[in-house]
Amino acid sequence: MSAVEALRSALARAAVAVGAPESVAPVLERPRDPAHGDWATNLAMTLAKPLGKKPREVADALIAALDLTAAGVAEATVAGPGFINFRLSTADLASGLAQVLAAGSAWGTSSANAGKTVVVEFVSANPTGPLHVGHGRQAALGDAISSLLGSQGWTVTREFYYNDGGVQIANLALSVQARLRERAGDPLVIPEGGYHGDYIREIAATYVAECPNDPRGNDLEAVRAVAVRELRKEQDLDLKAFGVRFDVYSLESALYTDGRVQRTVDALVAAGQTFADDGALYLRTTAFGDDKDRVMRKRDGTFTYFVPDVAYHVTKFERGFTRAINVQGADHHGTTARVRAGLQALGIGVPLGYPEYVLHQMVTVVRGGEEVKISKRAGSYVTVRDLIDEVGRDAVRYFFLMRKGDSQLVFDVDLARSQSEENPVYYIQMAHARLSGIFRVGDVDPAEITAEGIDWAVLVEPAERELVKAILDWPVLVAGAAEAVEPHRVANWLLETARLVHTWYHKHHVLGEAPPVMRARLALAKAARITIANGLGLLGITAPERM
RNA sequence: GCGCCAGUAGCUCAGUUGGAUAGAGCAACAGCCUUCUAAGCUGUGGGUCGGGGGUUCGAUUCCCUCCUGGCGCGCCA
Repeated sequence: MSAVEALRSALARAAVAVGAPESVAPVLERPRDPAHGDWATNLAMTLAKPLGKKPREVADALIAALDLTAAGVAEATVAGPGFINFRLSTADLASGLAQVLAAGSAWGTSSANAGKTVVVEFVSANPTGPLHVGHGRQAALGDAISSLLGSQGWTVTREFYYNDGGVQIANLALSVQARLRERAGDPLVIPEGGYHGDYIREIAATYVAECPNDPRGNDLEAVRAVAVRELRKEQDLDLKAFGVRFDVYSLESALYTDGRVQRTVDALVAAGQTFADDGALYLRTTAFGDDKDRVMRKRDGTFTYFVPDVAYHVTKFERGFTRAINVQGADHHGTTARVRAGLQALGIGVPLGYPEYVLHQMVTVVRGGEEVKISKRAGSYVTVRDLIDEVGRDAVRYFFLMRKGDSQLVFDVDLARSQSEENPVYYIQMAHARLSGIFRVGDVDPAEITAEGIDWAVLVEPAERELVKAILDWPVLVAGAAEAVEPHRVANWLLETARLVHTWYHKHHVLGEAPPVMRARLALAKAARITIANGLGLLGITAPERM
C-alpha cells in the first residue's frame, strides 16, 4: 500500500469514529503552498454539515481519532476554514521513489483498462494537398491521446480515414488537368474551387512522364488516380517526417465500392428514419437531437458527405471498439450530431455518445511578430512540413500539445526554433540531459541504482522534497490526462517538473557528496530522469542524453 | 438570429473536475559563473479571473443574463 492509500484509509476510519454517516472516500490533494505540508484534505468541511458541527471542530476531532502511525504521518494540523494538513517524514515520502526505480519505463502506466479497445481517428485529410498546420495539431493530439490511453491499459488502434471521394477530388483532377493543358500550350483556367499550389504542377509533370500519350489529361479518371496516389504519398511523407504511424488506413472510396454506403442507406430507409422531399432523401436527424433534418441523397442521386461517414462508423462499431475517438478541427463540429444521429437511427445498439469527438481550435503561425499565411508550395496555407523543417519535430510536437485543444493556438516560430531557456521544449529536454550527465560524468551505470540499501531520510532539502512529490504524482497526472483526453496536462507537468529539476540541480550536488547522500540523490536523479523520459515519450518527443 | 468554443498579470497561457493569500514562462527590475552543461539559477513588482446576478460554509470552476472574439449553421467536405 502506498503512503497516500495508507493515509486515506486511516482517515476513513477516523471519519467513522467521529460519527460520519456512512463510509467516505476522503479527498487528498497537494496543498498549493508546500509550507502547508505534503498532503491536505477537506474532509472536515464536507462532514461539518451532516454532523451539525463547525468544520474546525470536526477537524480537531478527526485528528484526535486518527492513528498517525498507521497513516504514516509525522504531523497533522488544522488550517484555514477547516483543512487538515499532513506532513510526512522524509523517509516515508522519499521511499516512494523505490516504486519508480522498480517500474522504470512502466512508471505511470496502468492496467486499469486492460481488455478494452479504442480506435483513435485523426488527421483524416482529403488527399488534395500537403498537410497543413491544422492537420499537424491533429496529428500531435491524436498520437499523444493514443499513447496516453495505451499507457492506461487500452488497446489502441490509430486510424487514418482518407476522404478520397466527392467533389473535392473531382476538383483536384480538374486542377491537374488544367495544368496539363497549360503545359500543352492552352491558357491556364483553374476551375472554381480548384487548387492553385505548385504541387499541382508537380503532379502534372508526373502524369506526363507516366502517360506520354495523354499530355492534355483527357483521361480524367487516370489523372485523378495519379493525383490521389501522389498526394497520399506526399501526406505519408509528411506524417513520417513528424514521426506519426498509423495502424489502419481506411478509404472513403472503398465504402462505395464494397456497397457499404448503399447498405447503410437501405438500412436507414428500412428503419423508417428517412423521408423524401423535392427529389431528395432526408434523414430524420432531428429525432436524435439535430437542429434540422439532413439531406442524405441529393437530387442528382449522389450522397452527401456524412452518409459514407455513418457507414464508416458502423465499421468501427462492428469491429468491436469499446470507444471511438475522433480528433478533428472545430470547423467540423456541425457533423458530430449528424454522424451520431445516423448511427442511432440504424438501431443496431451503438452507444449514445459514439463516437466521441476531440475538437481543436485553429492554429495561427507567427514569425517575427507577424502572422504567416502562405507556403510557397501549397500556395494558400502553411504546411506541417514547413514547420518541421524550420523548428524540428520535437518542438512542433510540443507546441501543438502545450495548449488545451479548445484554445486557439499561436505557433511562434521564433520561440520554437530558439535554443534557449525561453523555449519550453529545450528547457525540458535540457533537464533530462542534465540528469543523464550526472551518470555520465560520475561514470555510474543507472542500471546499478536500485532502492537497495538507500537511506531515503537524507533527502531533506526543500528542493528535493518538491521534486520527489512531483515524481510521485506522475501516475495520477497521467491517469487524469487520459481520462480527460487532455495531453496538454502532460506538457504542463513536464515543464513544471523540469523547473524543479533545474532548481534542485543548481542548489545541490550529487557527485562528491558523502556516500549515503550521493546514493540517495543518484536514486532521485534516476527517478526524475525516468519520469521525464516517460512523459516526453507519451508526447512523441525525444529525451536526449546530451544536448 | 441560433449552436459550439474562448475571454485569467503588459504578452502567451496553466489552474488538479467546488477549496486556503488565483500560478508559471516571457517582458521589466535587482542579483548569481573555481564544483555533475550559465542552453542555467535566485529574488522583486505586476490582477475588478470580460460585466452583472444566483446556488453554498466556500465560485476562476456550477446555473442565468449581457458584452467581446473565433468557428459553424449547404442538396460542400
